[in-house]
Amino acid sequence: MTQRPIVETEQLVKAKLGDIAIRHDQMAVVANIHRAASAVRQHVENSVLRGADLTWTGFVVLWVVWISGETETRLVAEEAGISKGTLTGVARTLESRGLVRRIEHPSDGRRVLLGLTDEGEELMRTLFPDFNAEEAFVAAPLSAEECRSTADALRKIVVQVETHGEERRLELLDGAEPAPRRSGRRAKG
Amino acid sequence: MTQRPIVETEQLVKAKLGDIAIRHDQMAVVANIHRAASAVRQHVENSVLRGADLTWTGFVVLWVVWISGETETRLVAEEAGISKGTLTGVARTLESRGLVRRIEHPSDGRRVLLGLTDEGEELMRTLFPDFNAEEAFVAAPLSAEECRSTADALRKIVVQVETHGEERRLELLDGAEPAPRRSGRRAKG
DNA sequence: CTCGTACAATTCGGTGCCGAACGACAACGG
DNA sequence: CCGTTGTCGTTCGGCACCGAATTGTACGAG
Repeated sequence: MTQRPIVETEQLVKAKLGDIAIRHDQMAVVANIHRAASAVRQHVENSVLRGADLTWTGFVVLWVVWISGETETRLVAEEAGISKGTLTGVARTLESRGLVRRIEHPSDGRRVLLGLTDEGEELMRTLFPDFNAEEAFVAAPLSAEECRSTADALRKIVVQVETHGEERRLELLDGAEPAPRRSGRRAKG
Repeated sequence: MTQRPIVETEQLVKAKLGDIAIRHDQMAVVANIHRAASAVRQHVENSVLRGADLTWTGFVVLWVVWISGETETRLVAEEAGISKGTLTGVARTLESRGLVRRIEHPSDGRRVLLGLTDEGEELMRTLFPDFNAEEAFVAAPLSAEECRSTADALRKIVVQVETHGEERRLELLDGAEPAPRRSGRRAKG
């Protein structure tokens, strides 16, 4: 992923837009969040996860269930940062690999719990240390202190979106229709 | 996305693994990179991009072509941080929306250039300022200085993976077979 | 000119991903 | 009891995503 120098990008944008003010520091941090996320994800998938035939998301779901124990799918999705619709599919994949099992909720027929199988437990016991070693590898250029302050800054962004995002989106629409999504299921017709 | 407190997570991991050393600062920074990336992406898709019927990736590809001008698809993919196979599909989508056009390379029949249509140019001119405003919104809790240092730290991670990732992956395999991917095209049979 | 090698983009299998619609169940009021 | 209202997980349409195989073009060696 060749990175275009920031200054150069800025000049190019200026050429396109004239002197409209651009928030370049903010632009740079957002761009780099995504660059870093995909670089890290790909590195980890191609090192430790490939051998176990897991995707990043599959691993994250296993991780959540491993740490939390048997958990309602709704909560697993939330912790893993994916939609519940996506979780259904990922859980199906993991179930077919024998790593996860579905357990019916003892008192509520709507709910489903997710738990690891013995094989899943065993896999996480051996895989997590390797995973963590790659986390350490990618973060190696940062001091422990830099790790903490970076994690802090990122957390602030997450909190910002979670606490003010909804409100902001409504404000941007300003009474207008919520703009339908082109893809997605249609009403029965 | 409810975030489990770091300390609690750490204790839970300890309960699972005993006293095996865990790099928790590095773990936290990697986890937060992904939380932030998906939070930002979702916020922007659901605010400015939804109305234009664009995905995040679609927008990034438009952005790259907008800034760079007519560009070989190979380079667009690299700049956008996606595989060339993915780019083919995304470009097809954008082409069907009339935002992008394919141009044959003047001297090399293998290469294909991507350029914006007039409609694409016009869209970017109006859309980019809105996009940038949301970047500013999500980064609002950070000072300009924090933005820069965070972007810096993230850039170091990207550089680390790009310069040492390949070597690291080879070292981890240590002569073993490169581990096939389960999904993906099979040899003709 | 004719290979063979190199490199370009596309094709394609399997999965991830979102969010609206949906069906099943729960909870509560009458 | 029986509707109503809300919540749960699943289904599903359309797109994104990777990477190996494939197809098509370029180009140097012989």
